[in-house]
Amino acid sequence: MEKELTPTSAADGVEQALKVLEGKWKLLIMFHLFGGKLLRFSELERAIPAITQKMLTQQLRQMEADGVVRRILHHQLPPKVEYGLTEWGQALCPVLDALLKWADLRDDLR
Amino acid sequence: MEKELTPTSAADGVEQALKVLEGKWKLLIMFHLFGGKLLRFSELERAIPAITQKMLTQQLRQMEADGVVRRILHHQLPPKVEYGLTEWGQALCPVLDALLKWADLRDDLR
DNA sequence: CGGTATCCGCTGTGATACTG
DNA sequence: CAGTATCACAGCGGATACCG
Repeated sequence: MEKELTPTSAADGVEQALKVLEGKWKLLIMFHLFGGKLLRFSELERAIPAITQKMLTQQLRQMEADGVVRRILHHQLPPKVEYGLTEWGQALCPVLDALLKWADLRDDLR
Repeated sequence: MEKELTPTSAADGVEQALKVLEGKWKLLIMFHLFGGKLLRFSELERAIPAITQKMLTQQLRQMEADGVVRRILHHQLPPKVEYGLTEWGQALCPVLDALLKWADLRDDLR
Protein backbone atom coordinates (compact mmCIF):
# COMPACT_ATOMS: atom_id res chain seq x y z
CA MET A 1 0.00 0.00 0.00
CA GLU A 2 1.15 3.50 -0.83
CA LYS A 3 1.43 6.21 1.78
CA GLU A 4 0.50 9.68 0.78
CA LEU A 5 3.45 11.95 1.26
CA THR A 6 2.67 15.52 2.22
CA PRO A 7 5.34 17.84 3.58
CA THR A 8 3.77 17.36 6.99
CA SER A 9 3.69 13.56 6.94
CA ALA A 10 7.20 13.33 5.51
CA ALA A 11 8.62 15.70 8.11
CA ASP A 12 6.78 13.75 10.77
CA GLY A 13 8.25 10.45 9.61
CA VAL A 14 11.78 11.82 9.60
CA GLU A 15 11.23 13.36 13.01
CA GLN A 16 10.18 9.95 14.35
CA ALA A 17 13.44 8.53 13.04
CA LEU A 18 15.53 11.40 14.38
CA LYS A 19 13.98 11.19 17.82
CA VAL A 20 15.68 7.81 18.17
CA LEU A 21 19.06 9.45 17.53
CA GLU A 22 18.51 12.49 19.72
CA GLY A 23 20.31 12.57 23.00
CA LYS A 24 23.80 13.77 23.61
CA TRP A 25 25.50 10.35 23.72
CA LYS A 26 23.41 8.00 21.61
CA LEU A 27 25.38 8.27 18.39
CA LEU A 28 28.64 7.80 20.22
CA ILE A 29 27.26 4.72 21.95
CA MET A 30 26.01 3.33 18.64
CA PHE A 31 29.36 3.83 16.92
CA HIS A 32 31.00 1.88 19.71
CA LEU A 33 28.58 -1.00 19.16
CA PHE A 34 28.59 -1.22 15.36
CA GLY A 35 29.98 -4.43 13.90
CA GLY A 36 28.06 -6.65 16.27
CA LYS A 37 30.26 -5.74 19.21
CA LEU A 38 29.02 -6.46 22.73
CA LEU A 39 30.22 -4.21 25.51
CA ARG A 40 29.66 -4.24 29.25
CA PHE A 41 28.34 -1.22 31.10
CA SER A 42 31.79 -0.53 32.55
CA GLU A 43 33.44 -0.96 29.14
CA LEU A 44 31.15 1.68 27.69
CA GLU A 45 32.02 3.95 30.58
CA ARG A 46 35.71 3.51 29.82
CA ALA A 47 35.16 3.96 26.08
CA ILE A 48 33.32 7.24 26.74
CA PRO A 49 35.16 8.80 29.67
CA ALA A 50 33.18 12.05 29.69
CA ILE A 51 29.80 10.40 30.19
CA THR A 52 28.22 10.14 33.63
CA GLN A 53 26.63 6.97 34.92
CA LYS A 54 23.26 8.67 34.92
CA MET A 55 23.47 9.60 31.27
CA LEU A 56 24.85 6.24 30.17
CA THR A 57 21.99 4.47 31.93
CA GLN A 58 19.38 6.88 30.63
CA GLN A 59 20.55 6.80 27.03
CA LEU A 60 20.84 2.99 27.03
CA ARG A 61 17.35 2.63 28.51
CA GLN A 62 15.86 4.91 25.87
CA MET A 63 17.72 3.17 23.05
CA GLU A 64 16.51 -0.17 24.37
CA ALA A 65 12.93 1.09 24.52
CA ASP A 66 13.30 2.44 20.98
CA GLY A 67 14.57 -0.93 19.77
CA VAL A 68 18.07 0.00 18.62
CA VAL A 69 19.94 -1.54 21.56
CA ARG A 70 19.52 -4.88 23.28
CA ARG A 71 20.53 -5.62 26.83
CA ILE A 72 21.94 -9.03 27.67
CA LEU A 73 21.88 -9.93 31.34
CA HIS A 74 24.18 -12.76 32.46
CA HIS A 75 23.06 -14.16 35.80
CA GLN A 76 26.32 -14.63 37.62
CA LEU A 77 28.41 -13.17 40.39
CA PRO A 78 29.51 -10.49 40.06
CA PRO A 79 26.60 -9.40 37.83
CA LYS A 80 27.46 -8.96 34.15
CA VAL A 81 25.45 -6.98 31.64
CA GLU A 82 26.29 -6.59 27.97
CA TYR A 83 24.89 -4.18 25.42
CA GLY A 84 24.73 -4.59 21.65
CA LEU A 85 22.78 -3.31 18.67
CA THR A 86 19.58 -4.90 17.46
CA GLU A 87 19.20 -5.80 13.81
CA TRP A 88 17.31 -2.55 13.31
CA GLY A 89 20.07 -0.66 15.07
CA GLN A 90 22.68 -2.09 12.73
CA ALA A 91 20.53 -1.12 9.77
CA LEU A 92 21.19 2.48 10.69
CA CYS A 93 24.85 2.27 9.69
CA PRO A 94 24.39 3.10 5.96
CA VAL A 95 22.03 5.94 6.84
CA LEU A 96 24.63 7.51 9.08
CA ASP A 97 27.19 7.08 6.30
CA ALA A 98 24.89 9.03 3.99
CA LEU A 99 24.67 11.80 6.57
CA LEU A 100 28.46 11.91 6.83
CA LYS A 101 28.78 12.17 3.07
CA TRP A 102 26.19 14.92 3.00
CA ALA A 103 28.18 16.90 5.55
CA ASP A 104 31.29 16.47 3.38
CA LEU A 105 29.38 17.69 0.34
CA ARG A 106 29.08 21.12 1.86
CA ASP A 107 32.74 21.85 1.32
CA ASP A 108 32.54 20.72 -2.32
CA LEU A 109 29.53 22.86 -3.14
CA ARG A 110 31.11 26.14 -2.10
CA MET B 1 43.21 11.80 1.54
CA GLU B 2 41.63 9.32 3.92
CA LYS B 3 40.09 10.34 7.21
CA GLU B 4 40.61 8.11 10.15
CA LEU B 5 37.26 6.99 11.46
CA THR B 6 37.04 6.37 15.17
CA PRO B 7 33.71 6.07 16.96
CA THR B 8 34.28 9.56 18.29
CA SER B 9 35.08 11.21 14.97
CA ALA B 10 32.24 9.42 13.20
CA ALA B 11 29.71 10.40 15.86
CA ASP B 12 31.06 13.93 15.70
CA GLY B 13 30.60 14.12 11.94
CA VAL B 14 27.04 12.86 12.11
CA GLU B 15 26.28 15.29 14.92
CA GLN B 16 27.51 18.16 12.75
CA ALA B 17 25.08 17.07 10.06
CA LEU B 18 22.20 16.60 12.51
CA LYS B 19 22.72 20.00 14.07
CA VAL B 20 21.63 21.50 10.76
CA LEU B 21 18.33 19.58 10.98
CA GLU B 22 17.67 20.29 14.65
CA GLY B 23 14.98 22.78 15.43
CA LYS B 24 11.31 22.11 15.75
CA TRP B 25 10.30 23.41 12.31
CA LYS B 26 13.30 23.00 10.03
CA LEU B 27 12.34 19.68 8.47
CA LEU B 28 8.82 20.88 7.84
CA ILE B 29 10.16 24.02 6.17
CA MET B 30 12.54 21.97 4.03
CA PHE B 31 9.82 19.60 2.87
CA HIS B 32 7.80 22.61 1.77
CA LEU B 33 10.75 23.85 -0.30
CA PHE B 34 11.90 20.62 -1.94
CA GLY B 35 11.62 20.49 -5.73
CA GLY B 36 13.09 23.93 -6.24
CA LYS B 37 10.00 25.69 -4.93
CA LEU B 38 10.26 29.32 -3.88
CA LEU B 39 7.91 30.54 -1.15
CA ARG B 40 7.33 33.92 0.39
CA PHE B 41 7.49 34.47 4.13
CA SER B 42 3.72 34.77 4.33
CA GLU B 43 3.24 31.66 2.18
CA LEU B 44 5.35 29.66 4.59
CA GLU B 45 3.28 31.04 7.44
CA ARG B 46 0.10 29.87 5.74
CA ALA B 47 1.65 26.50 4.86
CA ILE B 48 2.62 25.97 8.51
CA PRO B 49 -0.25 27.50 10.49
CA ALA B 50 1.04 26.46 13.92
CA ILE B 51 4.37 28.27 13.60
CA THR B 52 4.88 31.69 15.15
CA GLN B 53 6.53 34.54 13.29
CA LYS B 54 9.39 34.44 15.72
CA MET B 55 10.12 30.78 15.10
CA LEU B 56 9.75 31.03 11.33
CA THR B 57 12.24 33.89 11.26
CA GLN B 58 14.63 32.19 13.63
CA GLN B 59 14.61 28.83 11.85
CA LEU B 60 15.01 30.45 8.42
CA ARG B 61 17.93 32.57 9.65
CA GLN B 62 19.69 29.53 11.07
CA MET B 63 19.08 27.48 7.93
CA GLU B 64 20.41 30.33 5.84
CA ALA B 65 23.51 30.58 8.02
CA ASP B 66 23.97 26.81 7.76
CA GLY B 67 23.73 26.99 3.98
CA VAL B 68 20.59 24.92 3.37
CA VAL B 69 18.27 27.83 2.59
CA ARG B 70 18.76 30.90 0.44
CA ARG B 71 16.88 34.15 0.84
CA ILE B 72 15.92 36.13 -2.24
CA LEU B 73 15.04 39.75 -1.62
CA HIS B 74 13.06 41.55 -4.33
CA HIS B 75 13.35 45.30 -3.96
CA GLN B 76 9.82 46.48 -4.60
CA LEU B 77 6.79 47.87 -2.83
CA PRO B 78 5.40 46.19 -0.90
CA PRO B 79 8.61 44.31 0.00
CA LYS B 80 8.81 40.73 -1.28
CA VAL B 81 11.08 38.03 0.09
CA GLU B 82 11.31 34.48 -1.20
CA TYR B 83 12.95 31.45 0.33
CA GLY B 84 14.28 28.35 -1.42
CA LEU B 85 16.76 25.55 -0.85
CA THR B 86 20.41 25.79 -1.82
CA GLU B 87 22.01 23.06 -3.88
CA TRP B 88 23.33 21.54 -0.67
CA GLY B 89 19.89 21.72 0.86
CA GLN B 90 18.38 19.81 -2.04
CA ALA B 91 21.12 17.20 -1.69
CA LEU B 92 19.58 16.29 1.63
CA CYS B 93 16.48 14.83 0.00
CA PRO B 94 17.86 11.28 -0.58
CA VAL B 95 19.28 11.21 2.93
CA LEU B 96 15.89 11.99 4.41
CA ASP B 97 14.39 9.30 2.21
CA ALA B 98 16.85 6.82 3.70
CA LEU B 99 15.79 7.87 7.18
CA LEU B 100 12.14 7.37 6.27
CA LYS B 101 12.89 3.91 4.96
CA TRP B 102 14.83 3.08 8.09
CA ALA B 103 11.87 4.09 10.22
CA ASP B 104 9.64 1.81 8.10
CA LEU B 105 12.09 -1.05 8.54
CA ARG B 106 11.30 -1.19 12.24
CA ASP B 107 7.87 -2.66 11.59
CA ASP B 108 9.32 -5.31 9.26
CA LEU B 109 11.97 -6.43 11.72
CA ARG B 110 9.53 -7.22 14.51
C1' DC C 1 29.33 -4.34 39.15
C1' DG C 2 25.65 -1.85 37.59
C1' DG C 3 22.87 0.84 38.67
C1' DT C 4 18.88 5.00 41.32
C1' DA C 5 17.58 9.42 43.30
C1' DT C 6 17.79 14.35 43.71
C1' DC C 7 18.79 18.99 42.86
C1' DC C 8 19.77 22.58 39.64
C1' DG C 9 21.29 25.52 35.65
C1' DC C 10 20.84 26.26 30.75
C1' DT C 11 18.89 26.39 26.27
C1' DG C 12 15.04 25.90 23.05
C1' DT C 13 10.39 27.17 22.38
C1' DG C 14 5.96 29.76 23.06
C1' DA C 15 3.07 34.04 23.80
C1' DT C 16 2.69 38.59 23.15
C1' DA C 17 3.59 43.33 21.85
C1' DC C 18 5.83 46.40 18.77
C1' DT C 19 8.19 48.31 13.94
C1' DG C 20 10.26 49.99 9.05
C1' DC D 1 4.69 42.47 4.21
C1' DA D 2 8.22 40.89 6.85
C1' DG D 3 10.02 41.15 10.45
C1' DT D 4 12.27 42.40 16.04
C1' DA D 5 12.03 42.46 21.30
C1' DT D 6 10.88 40.71 25.77
C1' DC D 7 9.27 37.65 29.21
C1' DA D 8 8.05 33.01 30.84
C1' DC D 9 8.46 28.12 31.11
C1' DA D 10 9.59 23.09 30.42
C1' DG D 11 12.80 19.50 29.55
C1' DC D 12 17.62 17.99 28.84
C1' DG D 13 21.74 17.19 30.79
C1' DG D 14 25.45 17.78 34.72
C1' DA D 15 26.98 16.92 39.57
C1' DT D 16 26.61 14.37 43.44
C1' DA D 17 25.17 10.99 46.83
C1' DC D 18 23.39 6.53 47.71
C1' DC D 19 21.95 1.16 46.83
C1' DG D 20 21.30 -4.39 45.93
